[in-house]
Amino acid sequence: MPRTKGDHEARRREVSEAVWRVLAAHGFDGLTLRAVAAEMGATTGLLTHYFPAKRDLLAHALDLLDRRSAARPRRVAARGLPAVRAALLDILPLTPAATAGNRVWVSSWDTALADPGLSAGHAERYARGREKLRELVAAAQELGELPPGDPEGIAAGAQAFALGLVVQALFDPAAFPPDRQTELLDAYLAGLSAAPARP
Amino acid sequence: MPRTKGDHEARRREVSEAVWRVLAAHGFDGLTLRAVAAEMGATTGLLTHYFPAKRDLLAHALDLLDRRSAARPRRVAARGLPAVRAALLDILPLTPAATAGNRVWVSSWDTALADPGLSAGHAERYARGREKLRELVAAAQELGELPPGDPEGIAAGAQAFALGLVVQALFDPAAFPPDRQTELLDAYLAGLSAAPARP
DNA sequence: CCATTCACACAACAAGCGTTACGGTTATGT
DNA sequence: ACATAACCGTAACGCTTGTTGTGTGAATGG
Repeated sequence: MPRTKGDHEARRREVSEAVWRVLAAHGFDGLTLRAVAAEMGATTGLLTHYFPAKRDLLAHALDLLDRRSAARPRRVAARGLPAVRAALLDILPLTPAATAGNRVWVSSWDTALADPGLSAGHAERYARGREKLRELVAAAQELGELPPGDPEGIAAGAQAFALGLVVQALFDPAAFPPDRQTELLDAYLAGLSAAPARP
Repeated sequence: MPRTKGDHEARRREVSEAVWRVLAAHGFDGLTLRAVAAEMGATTGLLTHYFPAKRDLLAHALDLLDRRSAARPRRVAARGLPAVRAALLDILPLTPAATAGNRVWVSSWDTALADPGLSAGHAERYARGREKLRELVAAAQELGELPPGDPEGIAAGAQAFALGLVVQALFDPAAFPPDRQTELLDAYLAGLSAAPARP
């Protein structure tokens, strides 16, 4: 049953949608050409038409994952320390949906580490995240809610903390329920607030 | 050329050695029966004799990874906060060897997340790590080098911080050279020392 | 209105995977 | 010394994977 209309862009979005569903259902390692094709009721021939090689589809999936994560609804919070807190809370797997997203994200690390190109993409994404955090941290410092001193380092530290907490929570959800995660994050932020500036 | 001696234990160690080399060379996803067999100059028939299914070999590999990590030489440090710092430094990818180990470790998360049994194993390992950290933290509290308050939470937070820093450093080694990692860790510890106890 | 190009199904391919069955050799127990 | 079991190489099986080539109907442009 051939298609009557060949809108290229719309078709690409359909593929993205299928990739997204496969990712959510079978994780990153279950992302095969046939799985995606089946998900959208097509064949592998369609996919190779849009993505010359598997690698390209993988890169697209990572990019998609990044944009969907960025586009999801965010917590609103007052400028300053609450904004930093909100941004970090947005990272943590506090809801089933966030857990699923983080699971896919973590499962992508394996594939990404094995490929220098994909690895560089990840590095850039995390760098962007740090940059965003840095701005929020700097704002909090201006308000006097955080002690002065290297905002870049504080952002990097905070991101590391959140990332590590994600991993812990994914492997041991029973030991890290949502309120525990929040508690640990608040303790960390308390430490940040109290830390003296280093020379 | 058939073997003349069938020492079971020694042979198992040979397999472990081969698994280790394959892991270091091709990562966790490159751990195939044929690769391990080739590494020790044998065939897949040998492996299925010691490990009925791939799953068992995977579990063995994770256990091996854990024990090798635990058995590596550790930093010595004075009891108290320096011991906590040393334990966390031991986790970070500060040397090429540690980087390789952490890379394998992170690449195992994908496989582990997909299998509930393996996932439980990881959870238990991290719980053990937290317990070890908790003792060190409690000792530092007794010495007055850390403020009193939930040592379990402090240990969990510190482990999360280290874990996240590992991930960051693996993806962006240029942005996280060894001295930067150390610097970030020290800033984190400074925050811990200064944080007031929460009710 | 015809020629060309695009979009895609269909089918086959080779490679790699885990698993299994089968034999022959070596150790073990009686 | 002989039966039995353990050990492990050999080879094949079935399955899944990414990739490739061919064919066909729809869109397009001159």
